[in-house]
Amino acid sequence: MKPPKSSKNDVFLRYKLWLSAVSGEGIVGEGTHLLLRKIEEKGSLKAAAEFLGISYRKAWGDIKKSEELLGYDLTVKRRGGIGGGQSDLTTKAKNLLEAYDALHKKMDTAIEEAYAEFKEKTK
Amino acid sequence: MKPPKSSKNDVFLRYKLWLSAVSGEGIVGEGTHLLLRKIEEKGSLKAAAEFLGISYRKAWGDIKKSEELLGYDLTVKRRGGIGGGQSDLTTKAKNLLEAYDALHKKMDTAIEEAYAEFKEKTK
DNA sequence: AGTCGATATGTAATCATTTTCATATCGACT
DNA sequence: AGTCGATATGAAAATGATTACATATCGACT
Repeated sequence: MKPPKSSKNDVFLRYKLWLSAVSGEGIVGEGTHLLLRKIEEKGSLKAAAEFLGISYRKAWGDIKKSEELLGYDLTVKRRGGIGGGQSDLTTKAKNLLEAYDALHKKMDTAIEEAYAEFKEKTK
Repeated sequence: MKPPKSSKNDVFLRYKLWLSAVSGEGIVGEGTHLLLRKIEEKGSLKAAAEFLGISYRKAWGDIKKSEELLGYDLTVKRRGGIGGGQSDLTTKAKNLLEAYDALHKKMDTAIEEAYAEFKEKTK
């Protein structure tokens, strides 16, 4: 195989965390998490999607899928009226985000703790 | 029919762990991990790919990509000869798997610890 | 020297995901 | 009543990932 590209080969650990149904189909992951945070900040799904650089269509579909998976609404949607409409987070969504963040922090700690050991073993 | 202890809306946490280069997407994840384990067991990439239900082409490409990312070989490949050829793990690959497993165990524990709390917060 | 079966690798075809496009609805405000 | 901008949603187009196919190489063993 090719010779190593020196420092380019410095790898690190990454992980993904998401909610999944028994069916195996997961959806509420990092993407949705970010999306929800942006909706919270901007008050609009459209603005959130734009900010994150994904299509409105996908953002909308992701939220819908997540809500179907969870069985409860994540956003309060309003159309028409001032500004054309808006989306806000439900209390449940806020709780979900809070729990998600806490878990992420735990995972980060676990990763950090294991990282040195990992590099030692694989160097 | 049985009383569903878990409704269709009962979700649970899942995670993925992988190695990534600074450049971008990583490759040595669960799939490659399983693939390497199977190569170790079967002594052949072809047999491993078949067992896992993925194409030989993809399996081969995954290993190659991983090796390029890491900068060292994961398998010792031989073609021709008895049986047509074989693939075996390098010592570094074995170390990598061992480290990966250990880390996975840590992550599992972290998840487990956080799960009850998570469900409480999101119920 | 020829067979066999696995590795090696390019390319076309297929399948999955995401974006684009298109069109409808809603409601506060002119 | 008509405008505006965001939500709602289907369908086509584009992108990306994976498989299928095709062909070459290698080397122990007949």
